Amino acid sequence: MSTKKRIEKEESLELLRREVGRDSFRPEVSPAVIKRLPRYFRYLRELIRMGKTRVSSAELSKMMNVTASQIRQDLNCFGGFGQQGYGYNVNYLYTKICEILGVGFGFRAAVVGAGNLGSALVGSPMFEKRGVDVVALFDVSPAVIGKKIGPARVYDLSELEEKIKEFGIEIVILTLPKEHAEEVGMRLSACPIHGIWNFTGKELALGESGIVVENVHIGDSLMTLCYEVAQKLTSDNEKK
Amino acid sequence: MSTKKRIEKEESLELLRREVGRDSFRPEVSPAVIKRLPRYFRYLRELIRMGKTRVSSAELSKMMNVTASQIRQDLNCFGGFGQQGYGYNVNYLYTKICEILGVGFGFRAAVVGAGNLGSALVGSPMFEKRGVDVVALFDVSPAVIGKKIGPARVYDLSELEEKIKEFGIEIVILTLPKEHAEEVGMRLSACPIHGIWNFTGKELALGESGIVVENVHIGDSLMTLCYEVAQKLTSDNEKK
DNA sequence: TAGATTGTTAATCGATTAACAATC
DNA sequence: TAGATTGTTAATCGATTAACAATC
Repeated sequence: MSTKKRIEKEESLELLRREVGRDSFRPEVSPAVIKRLPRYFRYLRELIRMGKTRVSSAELSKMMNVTASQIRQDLNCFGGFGQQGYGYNVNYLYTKICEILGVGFGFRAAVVGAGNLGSALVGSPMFEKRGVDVVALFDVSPAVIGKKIGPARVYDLSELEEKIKEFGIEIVILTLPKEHAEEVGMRLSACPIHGIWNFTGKELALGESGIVVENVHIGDSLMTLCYEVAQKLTSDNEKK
Repeated sequence: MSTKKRIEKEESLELLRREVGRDSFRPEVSPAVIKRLPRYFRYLRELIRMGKTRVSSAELSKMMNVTASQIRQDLNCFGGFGQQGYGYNVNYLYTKICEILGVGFGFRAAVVGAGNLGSALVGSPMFEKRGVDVVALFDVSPAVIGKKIGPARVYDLSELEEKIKEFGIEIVILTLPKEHAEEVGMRLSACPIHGIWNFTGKELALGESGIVVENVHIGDSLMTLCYEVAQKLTSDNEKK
């Protein structure tokens, strides 16, 4: 984006800001775009791994199976990251996407429920890749309390509130049985955390806490697969 | 839907079918609708659990936080499941949604990779709820081969092809390390299976096999959470 | 400069919502 | 019958794609 254009844009934003009447106006980014950002993150890492330093929207669109137009449109929600005639600098773009997604914000996280799912998550490189630090797990089973899983120790669930403060935990990952989700949710709503990644399948009532919740329903994905497979089998049959 | 209307609809479909020139014409259901079906499935189970026998689109919309209009629109993609002045019969609607999603199709599934993630999935009630039968796991580690996990036994990965035929396995769930995903994918592309639920994060090249693949990128969900949390923290700061 | 490719606007497409006649 | 609520059409909204001027 040219300097002139950028200034014009900022001026029009300033106008908008006054109209809307609040200080922190930021043109809202559509949910559709936000949901695609993690995909850009993944493909950019792939490009870096491959040693690519430069990529055009056309190339990236081929890799990702989307239109080049969409890529340019998406990225421009956050600013002009590319350069006409050249494309995008992979490292710079990656840095920007990371900034936007809060990678490197250095979030501290804890896992409640040190069963198979909790262990699988903590044992994966997922958190490290995204700059999230898992600093503790919690469980009720004496068999696991005190053990180390991945990079973190398992504490007694009764110490939850205390340890959240002690470690400065910002994000809690719920991988405990559905039956106890509500109770832990209640306790968390009174803690100074900012986000919950909820695998329990139970809707959490967190009142006015302002905690951001991301619910994961992994079974939904299985059902989509079953739907597609059922469709395929049906149409295969009809062809005969 | 009245009988007259239904006949008119079928007649117009017949016309469309001729135009399109293929036998198995079925008005395509939009991806947006399909992605919502599993949610309907979940909420209908919840209603059944609560002992409700009847529900209106207005009630359901309140529960699910969507518009009643959308619910009626969605359900009508598959036929008139409700009744004017009454609403929807919960059990009937549930049965229909299950039919559409292939629940009770009796899919047989196997898990490749009997680690924490594989164990967590097999140990959950997810498959049973959706009428999917996990009949086997596969792994390379002698420490787990021969053991029973959940309802199924762990076999040596070398027996994969053989057991797929023996058990009539239709869906394979990949929870093995990324590094071996490609190799197993290649082997599976030659097997008579219909679907792969892929947790490896590796894009699978299955050629012309016609196997349906559902890729799960659980980390994307974590990033969305981080984005929201980062947004919240930023705007909280600005308020000060 | 000529070629390439972005940023951005306008056009298209699809999905959601509103409204209401049909009908239980 | 009167009231309720669907099924369905039309209106709105948002997201994607196409096109091209700007510019590196």
